[in-house]
Amino acid sequence: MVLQKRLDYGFNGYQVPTIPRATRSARKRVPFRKRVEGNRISAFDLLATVAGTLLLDKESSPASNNAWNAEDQSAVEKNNVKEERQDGDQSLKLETCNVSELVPQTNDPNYSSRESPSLQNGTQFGVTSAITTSERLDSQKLINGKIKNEMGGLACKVETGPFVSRTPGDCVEPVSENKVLTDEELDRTNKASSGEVADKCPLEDPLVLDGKPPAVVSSDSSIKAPSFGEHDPFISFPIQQYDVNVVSRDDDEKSSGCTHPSPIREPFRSTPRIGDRRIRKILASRYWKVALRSKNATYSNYDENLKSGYCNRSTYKRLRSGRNFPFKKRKFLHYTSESNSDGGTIGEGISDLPEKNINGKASILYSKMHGVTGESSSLADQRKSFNSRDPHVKLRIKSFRVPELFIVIPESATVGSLKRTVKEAVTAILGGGLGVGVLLQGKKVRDDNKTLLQTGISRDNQMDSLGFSLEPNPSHTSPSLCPGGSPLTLPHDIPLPLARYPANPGLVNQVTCHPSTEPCIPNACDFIESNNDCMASPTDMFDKSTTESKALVAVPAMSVETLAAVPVHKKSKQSEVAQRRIRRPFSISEVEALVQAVEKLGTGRWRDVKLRAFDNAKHRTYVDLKDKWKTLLHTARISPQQRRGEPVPQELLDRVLNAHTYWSQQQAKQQQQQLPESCLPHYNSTMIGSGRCDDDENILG
DNA sequence: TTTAGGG
DNA sequence: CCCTAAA
Repeated sequence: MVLQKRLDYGFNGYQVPTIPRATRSARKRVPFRKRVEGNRISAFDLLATVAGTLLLDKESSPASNNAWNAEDQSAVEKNNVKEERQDGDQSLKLETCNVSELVPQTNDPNYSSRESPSLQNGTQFGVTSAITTSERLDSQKLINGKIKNEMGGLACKVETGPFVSRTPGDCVEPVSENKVLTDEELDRTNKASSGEVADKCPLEDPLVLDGKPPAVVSSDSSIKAPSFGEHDPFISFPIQQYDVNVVSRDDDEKSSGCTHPSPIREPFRSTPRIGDRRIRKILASRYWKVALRSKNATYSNYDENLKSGYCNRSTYKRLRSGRNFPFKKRKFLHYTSESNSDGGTIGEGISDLPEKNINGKASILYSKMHGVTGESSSLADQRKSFNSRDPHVKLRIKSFRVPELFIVIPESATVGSLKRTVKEAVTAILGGGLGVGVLLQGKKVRDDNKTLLQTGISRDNQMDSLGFSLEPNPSHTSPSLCPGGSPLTLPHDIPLPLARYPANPGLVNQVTCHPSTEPCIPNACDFIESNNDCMASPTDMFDKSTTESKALVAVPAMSVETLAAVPVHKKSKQSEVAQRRIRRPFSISEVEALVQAVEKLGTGRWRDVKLRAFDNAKHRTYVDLKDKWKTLLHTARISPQQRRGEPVPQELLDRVLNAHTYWSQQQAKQQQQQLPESCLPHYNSTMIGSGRCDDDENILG
């Protein structure tokens, strides 16, 4: 036959590519520049800014650097998980995810907001996560910064983001992380944060103590960021530090916690410089915050740790290649639930259907858009006050909601796996792309090219009616990470839950990096490298304009980052997704079964072979069987010295050759028979038979 | 969808 | 194991 070709894929060609084919090109990043001037920012810019904000790590907070190390920090910072029993599995319904606040803002050094100091905080995110277990903590509520454990149990672990309360007063109030708080503790801690912190920190607005997210962002270079040498790198704050939305069913009314952001005394001119910004892919996947950092802040430890520890290609590749997370076009494969004969390291997977959940693997099902049917008017809270001379539009988005998630996870699963599961669920939702819609007075603003000025968004009286919605990226036909392609498919025109915004397919993949191994920092580093390599222009642009750089602020900055990602995203939609299946070498018994089936059915009837011998092996397609036969044949034909991998018994190989020879002859004869068919209607042979029609005749038996 | 075959 | 042309 045509097996002259070297079938090397059966031997050394099976290595899972370090970089999946589909994502190779996607890892490139296109440098670009984008200027945003005052009201000239177009609607597109605005969209991009919002989307990018979601994408980016909440690094605006120095404290968020600690989040970097919070390995198991769930990407779902604020969510609500409802648990239900299901045959030993826990069904967790994650109904909402709120990302507290996005505060795209301008860099107008002259701007000084009196009404909403938070706007001066740069991007600020007070997000946290609350997972309620219906069984034990049916209604643990976080109200006004306090946790009310109505069931009195402590099973629910409320983990807050590793935030550090930062105020202009150089106040850092770390709290041990992952603390299970009793009511007493909560009260105590709350007092501490409300009182002690207040004492230490000359807060101008006491509201910040009222369970509001700590004002983490300060561009003041004089403010020392918590260094690892001084503080526990895993600094986190108790939940009551945040104005956590009540995670009850009425998430529609969730009052964003950031209504009263902490005050800021910091003028804008000391805004972080873009050059110092690090867009961390990984963080983009895990934390949806904006990375804003003060160059002068003491991040040395952080940076060094980051760079020396993770920022090198080899490390990145090693870790990355080490992941054998199986992906398939536009859907997760649930191969994890099946026997993994090669011992591949599929640590986790998302299967499309709960019933396919086996072996303790979690499966996630995006069930529905919970309570997010409108155009989410609540998404935006606009600034009303604008300096008439300020050409910038300042927006504050209180929160985005993630729709309901349905999670099935074995009760034996660890909390860490639950976190990862939730994280991946959220990740999956937006894996296919996040779109942001702009709503003005309830109407969608579809013209992306209109300026805010033209659309009236910049007008004060319009700010109230401005809204944002998360929705499927129009350029995406389907989310890339949707299990089975459907459960996570997001209906169009339905405000989408927030999740990370995949900058490229590579991210999608990397996001799921096995949490049990190492932090996904290498991913971020990869991004950083890319940033250095390809995105130097924005950086340089700002770094080399010395004076101007200080005048440049959030909006332009975010636009830069956002837009950097957008083209990549669009570009990658073509090549993204397709992930290689995990390699599963055939076992001897499988080979035996295959040989036997082919002996009986002949070659060329792979579907029948599949049904006959591998009907229960879901991961073996008829194409796989055909391929295996091909390699078996090749193996049989080469010398034993040339063979690699697990040796196949010679006996089987001989049978392969025999069967192949036999069926080749059959095929030839049949063809021969067809030609003179009409001429030789009486052709009869005891030898020939009708091989292809007589399934049960084991000719080679 | 299956088959066949190149990659 | 992937991808695809053909059937």
